[in-house]
Amino acid sequence: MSEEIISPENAETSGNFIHTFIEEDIAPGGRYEGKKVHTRFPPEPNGYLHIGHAKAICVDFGTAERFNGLCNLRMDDTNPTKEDVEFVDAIKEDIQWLGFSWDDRFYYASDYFPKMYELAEDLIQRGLAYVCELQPAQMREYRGDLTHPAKSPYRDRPVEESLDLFHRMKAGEFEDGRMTLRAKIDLASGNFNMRDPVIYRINHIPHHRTGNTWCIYPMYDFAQPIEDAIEGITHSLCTLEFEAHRPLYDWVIEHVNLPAKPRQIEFARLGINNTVMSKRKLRTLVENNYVSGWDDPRMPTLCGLRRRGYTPASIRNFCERIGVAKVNSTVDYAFLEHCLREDLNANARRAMAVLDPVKLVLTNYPEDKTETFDVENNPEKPEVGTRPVSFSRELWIEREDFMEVPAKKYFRLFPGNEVRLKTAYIVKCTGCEKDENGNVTTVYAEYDPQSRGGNAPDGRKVKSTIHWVDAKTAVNAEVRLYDSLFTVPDPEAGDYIDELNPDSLKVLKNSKVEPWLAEAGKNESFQFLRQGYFCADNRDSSPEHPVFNRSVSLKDSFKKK
RNA sequence: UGCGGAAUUGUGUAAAGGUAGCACAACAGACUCUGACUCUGUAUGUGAGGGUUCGAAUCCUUCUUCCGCAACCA
Repeated sequence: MSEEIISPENAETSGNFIHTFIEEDIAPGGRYEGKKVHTRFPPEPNGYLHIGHAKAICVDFGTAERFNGLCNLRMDDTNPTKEDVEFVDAIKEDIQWLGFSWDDRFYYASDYFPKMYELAEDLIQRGLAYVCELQPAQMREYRGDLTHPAKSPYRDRPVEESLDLFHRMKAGEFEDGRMTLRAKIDLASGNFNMRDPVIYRINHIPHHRTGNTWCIYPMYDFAQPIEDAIEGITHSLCTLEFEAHRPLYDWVIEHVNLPAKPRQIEFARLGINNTVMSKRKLRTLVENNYVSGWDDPRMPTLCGLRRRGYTPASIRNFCERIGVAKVNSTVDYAFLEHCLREDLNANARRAMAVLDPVKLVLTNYPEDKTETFDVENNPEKPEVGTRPVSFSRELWIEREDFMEVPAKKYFRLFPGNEVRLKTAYIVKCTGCEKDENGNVTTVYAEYDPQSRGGNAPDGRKVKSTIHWVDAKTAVNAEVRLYDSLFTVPDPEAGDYIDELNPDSLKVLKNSKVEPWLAEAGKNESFQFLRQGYFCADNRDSSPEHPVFNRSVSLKDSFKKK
């Protein structure tokens, strides 16, 4: 598939408000005049990346790329409760798969723990932070509300006392939750984040990297600006829900002794209809076996989309084209599918595969004869050549390509009608055979030997071309058809579990495919003629019985009529 | 009710006082050895009211609606 990098020159969107801000910042007289733009993508390693993260990745790495700057990858591992190395590796793999590179700029927030501790001490010494002994429930009680300021009884604790307690917190003298370190800011602020926020908490849990070295951990609001400043980040791009945290971000930048002054800019996170994007909800789906795993092809995770047949280029293109703004919005799933179709249509190899097979017998074709046709691999791309496909008296065709009594406007196979077998011959239907239940078991036709290659010498036109697989050489395959996981446009609105689509997966175990498809590479996508795009799935298939996941179906204008 | 954001066709996104454009979706037609693709065309939009201006999506003003925030999560 195409791995072409989408550069600003060939991107459809001209720019966004973030670009405008940055342009101002680096312009003469701007805040970062003459500085290289430096961004970062800071995932918490507590789960798998999904399409929503892909947008953030494209914004972070893409913005840096646009300004010829740099983008760091940083694991924001400040809360050991939920984090694990498993996720670190998966995250790196997914970002690489998308085609972004952080070179040697891979960091862990946990590497800055000593520095952060030092900076916290310094804050205490300058009377800007204090140790608080309010218990969580009390803290809530004392926080005040919309119109009443918070109360904080430990706020005026002497510096030496706070320092001593903070040291003892670090030394492990206190159990979890016993005390916290709080920044002394403004108890009456309308912004709750400024009402003396907790910046360090006690947590006696081994950290996936630092082990038991620490039992106190910095909070996001304290850690993030420090991490950014240490790494020389100029623009800290994050999602809208952190907008109310920006004053605190700036407070830390202002009051902590740091080597740089990054600027936080927020943008809207991605929403897609008929999908849930919350990590917690995705986790529930996995843990309760509603799906086969994080990489279930129905999942919006990057590993799921990959198994589904999504290409990196299609996802990047999607992220590029949905734009970046400050309005919360919900993009149509159809647009994601469109981006995939666009890429696959241009680049995927074509193959003939019969999903729901019925036998077609050419009564006037010699029983022992086999011939070979060279079939184009991609009509949009002649340079990828052709492949040999065998043809003989008995073929598999799609059950839906025959109707004993044709519907109106149906122009495939029915008694008396002619169709073209892709690249091979024009055949005329003569009848069919049915079992006791009335199901068609065999379709009969006569081929026109004069039409070899698919065109009749008399120039007569046939209205339809159907695909086929030689019964002599066909390989049996399993084909999985996926539909939306949810039945409603906005599963986030209700109890999303109640909205699961029971028909989101349909398995066809009897499909017939061209034999070479048995060796298809993992995650390679093909277009099965008139059936849609399919991705070879090696995860649970063998060459004798390959498995294909449908990436996305073709638009079918016949069905609409 | 406090603070902070945001409102452009069904959806997403452009237009830094000067033709409201693009993409997806929808519909109609043409083409076709994939009823796909491609191509052509159609319909639908500046949340509301006032103001400034020759001219307003854009500036001012009042209102309305929506989103986020009161974790020792990020």
